[in-house]
Amino acid sequence: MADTAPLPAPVAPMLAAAGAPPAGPGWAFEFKWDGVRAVTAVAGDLVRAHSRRGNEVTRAYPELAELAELLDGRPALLDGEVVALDAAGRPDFGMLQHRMHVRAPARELVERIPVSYVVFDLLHLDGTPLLTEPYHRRRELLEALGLAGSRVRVPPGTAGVAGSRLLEVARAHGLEGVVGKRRSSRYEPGKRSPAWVKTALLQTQEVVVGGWTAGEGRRSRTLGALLLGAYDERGDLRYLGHVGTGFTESALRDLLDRLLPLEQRLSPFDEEVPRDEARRARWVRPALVGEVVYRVLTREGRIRHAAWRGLRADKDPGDARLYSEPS
DNA sequence: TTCCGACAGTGGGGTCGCAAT
DNA sequence: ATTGCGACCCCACTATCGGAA
Repeated sequence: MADTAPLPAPVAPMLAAAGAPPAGPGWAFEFKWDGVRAVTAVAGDLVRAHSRRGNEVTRAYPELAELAELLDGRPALLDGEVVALDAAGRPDFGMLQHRMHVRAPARELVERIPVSYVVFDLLHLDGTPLLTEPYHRRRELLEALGLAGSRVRVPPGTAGVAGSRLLEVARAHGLEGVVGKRRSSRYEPGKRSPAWVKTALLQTQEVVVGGWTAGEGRRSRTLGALLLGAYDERGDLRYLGHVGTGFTESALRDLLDRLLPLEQRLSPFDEEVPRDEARRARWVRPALVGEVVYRVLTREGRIRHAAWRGLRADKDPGDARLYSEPS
């Protein structure tokens, strides 16, 4: 009978609000996985996965087929993250990007860049919807399933560990951050709920502004993004990419006023800026120093998920130095 | 009245696929 | 053959508006 059970209908994944890790016994914490979200329905031999926006991604990740065996015919709806693990077992979003956009990957690609499915919630089991069950109950049921395959896993619970402590563990292991979940909370499909709180580890970096691009739409009269750099140990101004968010309206006007007098014809970077980025850029003398926060450096040495924090009038351009190697 | 949550709109790094050049 | 662009993924953030408190 199990193999004729209907697939549970997919639901839109619940989202987390951003914030500091909450404290108190009402909260449980998980690691935050740097990958792509997938809600997966399983029944008998059937496995069907959907992305955050509801696109079907089953064929993109053949690794998910393992769920059918692991569940042994029991119909279920799982929530989790598809990740590509590096040699050290850490999620590497850059690697995953080579898989993300391929609808039906060749075997060669799957072998070269295998993905894993990290399951962290159970939304439906044996025909029973669990959305209204409290988080701790769903978690119990999930752990009792014992899903442990070669490409599927359920990270162990961290009951009793404070969020701030788990965040330090995440930092030590090169993970992205932590997510706190209210133990009594139900699953709220598609909602960015305060019952889930994500805390991402951030780096701060002092930067020199080497150029800017014009804004569009609402920002057509000010600037779109700043082109950033920092000095390496040899004293070369390296290119770190753009930052286009974190500005208030008044900061945008102020920055433009300061940038216009600094304009020059040539790029101030001692490193070639990719052509289509350079094409839209207006260069300035590298005199303005500011601060940004970002998540990680990409393989190209660019800051990913950066946000502007403000000018640092107290600093000289030469103070904006690249870290040798944190992480 | 004030505050908060949801939404729209701006911006980023990246890959892939297709249409225009 | 190359280039440009949008569609997807991930995301940070500001401004705005309507309803809750």
